[in-house]
Amino acid sequence: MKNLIEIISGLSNLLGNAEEHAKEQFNLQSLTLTQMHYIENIHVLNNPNITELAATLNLSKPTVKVAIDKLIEKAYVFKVQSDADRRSAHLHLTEKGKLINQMHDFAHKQIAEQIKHKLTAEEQQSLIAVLTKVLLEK
Amino acid sequence: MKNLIEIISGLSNLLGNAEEHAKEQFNLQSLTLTQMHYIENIHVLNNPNITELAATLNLSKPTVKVAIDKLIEKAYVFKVQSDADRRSAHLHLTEKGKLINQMHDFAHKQIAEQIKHKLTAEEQQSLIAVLTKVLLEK
DNA sequence: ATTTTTAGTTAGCAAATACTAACTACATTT
DNA sequence: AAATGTAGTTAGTATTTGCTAACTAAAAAT
Repeated sequence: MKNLIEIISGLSNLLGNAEEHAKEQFNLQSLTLTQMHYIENIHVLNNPNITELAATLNLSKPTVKVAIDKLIEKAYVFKVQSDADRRSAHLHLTEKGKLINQMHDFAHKQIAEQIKHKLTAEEQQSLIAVLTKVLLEK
Repeated sequence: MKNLIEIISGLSNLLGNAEEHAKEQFNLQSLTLTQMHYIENIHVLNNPNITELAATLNLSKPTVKVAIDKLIEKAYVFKVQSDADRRSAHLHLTEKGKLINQMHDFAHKQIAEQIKHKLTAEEQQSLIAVLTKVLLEK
């Protein structure tokens, strides 16, 4: 019987490999690792402005500004001027930019398929019930 | 009741956040995202030579050579000349370089702790049994 | 034994990634 | 109303990250 840490580590590898594989499928050679990181954080932070994004990434505002300019030029990102504060603009992902998140969804779907093939209906229900408790609690 | 894909997505976030948090704890500001990627792949590929690493990362050999030179200079990596082929050298991680992998272990430990706090002993056993089946099968 | 292939390197270049300092325009505080 | 603070930008610079072309030395194939 394996212990919990080994299981987590295995799960981490499973997810990591699926993400790697999905990246190859989605053919995003035009983006660097760093640029993907920006796009993922714009998604997670839900349309941040440049100041918020810079703080999250621990980078200076000019650095983030230049990086975002390039992502706008390549049509992954666009700006929406804030109503509340005319100095500020929110960063949004274009359909092309959202592709990166769809890539993550794709990876998750692949793993879900693998799991379905390996477990009985009862085991699946048990897994869902227990992990729901882990994810929702507190 | 949630479905499996949502669970996987939640799990992915849980792992991602733990890794992010661990990175902050381990204070690896001297390394860029890309450099960490090199180090992780040297670990995963188990002491590859430059040609193998370049193929895995889809980068040219001169690019990888220059990057590795910098990681050697910063004492994250060292080379070991191959016995079998005198042209070739295997890349190894120094203790400092292995810190990145210890960081992953730390993240996994944190998640294991979280799970232990949220589940009863029976639920933990059930989770381990089912995930062992997922990870070991075929 | 000679040719071809392979591992790694060197040089020269371009783009991406990061910084600080200094600035404009708007918002907030006093 | 004036002073201070904040969001974003611009300019200038250094480092990192990536490439191709051309090379050396060793290994493999002919």
